[in-house]
Amino acid sequence: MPELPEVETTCRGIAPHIADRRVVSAIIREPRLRWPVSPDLETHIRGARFLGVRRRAKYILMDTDRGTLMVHLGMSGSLRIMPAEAPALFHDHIDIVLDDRRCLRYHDPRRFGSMHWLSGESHPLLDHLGPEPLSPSFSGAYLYERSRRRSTSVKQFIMDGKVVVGVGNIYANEALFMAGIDPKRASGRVAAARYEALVEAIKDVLSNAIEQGGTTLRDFVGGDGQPGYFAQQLRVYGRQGKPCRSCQTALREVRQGGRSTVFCRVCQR
DNA sequence: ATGACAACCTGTGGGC
DNA sequence: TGCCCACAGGTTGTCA
Repeated sequence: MPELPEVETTCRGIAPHIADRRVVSAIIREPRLRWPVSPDLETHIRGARFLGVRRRAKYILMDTDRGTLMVHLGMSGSLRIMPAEAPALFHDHIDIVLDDRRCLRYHDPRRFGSMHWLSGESHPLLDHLGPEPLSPSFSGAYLYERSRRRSTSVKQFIMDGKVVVGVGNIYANEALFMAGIDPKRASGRVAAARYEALVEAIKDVLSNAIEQGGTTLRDFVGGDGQPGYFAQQLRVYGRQGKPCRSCQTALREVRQGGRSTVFCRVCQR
């Protein structure tokens, strides 16, 4: 479900509702997520006051006066503000109960997400992450440099979190189309100028998707329960067999690293 | 270091 | 109508 724009949408949705709220309790109904949720979470977070919400890669970092709650939404997770007394539905695994009779509810059918408590500033999962795609340090020159002598395809290269974070399957497909680059091309054989175009496309597509509240494919909802509206603007993702919006050629689909790639063989070289 | 691939899960949609 | 398989927004760990 969530790529970076969806995670950002979630952050913005919950931030105003948890700021200055104190945690009354944590209800862990199902600790078996991507990483087992520590029973100590309740001990640590009870009584903590939320200060603000940050994002690093696709991790949501909710700072408190005692430490930081770190949440990843995996493939199917969502985090919403709910009335605390609202009955928990199937796959509502964790509630962080607040002092205003509401709660932050974590829902995740596939359980690929995670929830950790950070006493300090760091966590092993946050080490070795590449730059943020919307930061100035993410540039064409950077991608060009990192890609030299690498044989992996350009699509898999930009989806590698050690290279740059937050570029998931949907937006990788979209950005490569926008930049006119064949996703199957070896990353080490993409010219510097084309990496400039690719970086511009990545920043554009992510910024626009954030403005639209993310992409709702099945059931994504932001922190306030609203769906995203970017799906209607997708150029290639999910459009295999349909005409290219630029040249009308039927879009092709291939598999790369087990993920679906859709592209135009005329517009992307 | 790099790359290829399996693994972790449940839900859903398409083909038969 | 119903069953089975393939696949779905992500990331980590392992092995060659």
